[in-house]
Amino acid sequence: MAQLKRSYCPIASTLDLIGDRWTLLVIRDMMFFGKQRFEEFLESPEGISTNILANRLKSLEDLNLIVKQPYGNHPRRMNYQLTERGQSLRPVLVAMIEWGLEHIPDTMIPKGGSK
Amino acid sequence: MAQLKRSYCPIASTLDLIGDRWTLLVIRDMMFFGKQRFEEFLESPEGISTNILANRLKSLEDLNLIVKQPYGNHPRRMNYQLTERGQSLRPVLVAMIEWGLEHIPDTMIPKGGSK
DNA sequence: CGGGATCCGTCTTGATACTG
DNA sequence: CAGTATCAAGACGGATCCCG
Repeated sequence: MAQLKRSYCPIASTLDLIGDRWTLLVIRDMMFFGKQRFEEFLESPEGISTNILANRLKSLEDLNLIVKQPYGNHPRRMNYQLTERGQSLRPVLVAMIEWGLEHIPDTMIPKGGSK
Repeated sequence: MAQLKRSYCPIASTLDLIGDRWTLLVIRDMMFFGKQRFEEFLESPEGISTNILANRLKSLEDLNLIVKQPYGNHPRRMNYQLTERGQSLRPVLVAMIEWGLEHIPDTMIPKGGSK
């Protein structure tokens, strides 16, 4: 993720934080599909690779968009959840969903629905 | 630009089209600042380079988000304008503007205002 | 002079294999 | 299960050149 500040423009700055090919997909998985574990993100059809996923989760944590906690008694069982700040990205995602559904053929909301 | 179709997800598909570091900034310049010429895009503070700009303008044209026309009597004087389909991305940009203004310090709408 | 195309070095991204 | 290490491929930046 580019962390440098390119301008005072809210669009450019937002893109610096979350404007890469994978970050918003991870947020999508948490926001609309309730995914919380490393393995669950790997299962998404886009096929993110493990190093990229680890990198993006770390960035999102640094940005206070998600929090990471161990859970259960398993030693390395981790749990990722959106913070309130992360949740606040919902309108951005929703705008993309609406645009995609209207302007890109064959896109659709899966049967599971949007949570 | 990744043009391959990764899934039926409208978010993933939208990101495939416009989810790179520069495309939305070019659209921003057209949508909110009324820029229409190659040289004008180059002047934006983020500093896109000429090869990247040419590449993105071509992609946007292929996607029918912008149209390119000669204008005036100068031989190579080109004019880029958003199509209706391009204009329809406005809610996505607006959502990012609102998020950026609220969650990223020091971001602001320039004095010129948003057109 | 405006609007690119090309080349090249660098930095980032990603696929895969491997580890605690 | 949840990552790290390694290394190849691609995106990017800058300079330069080209063409009408």
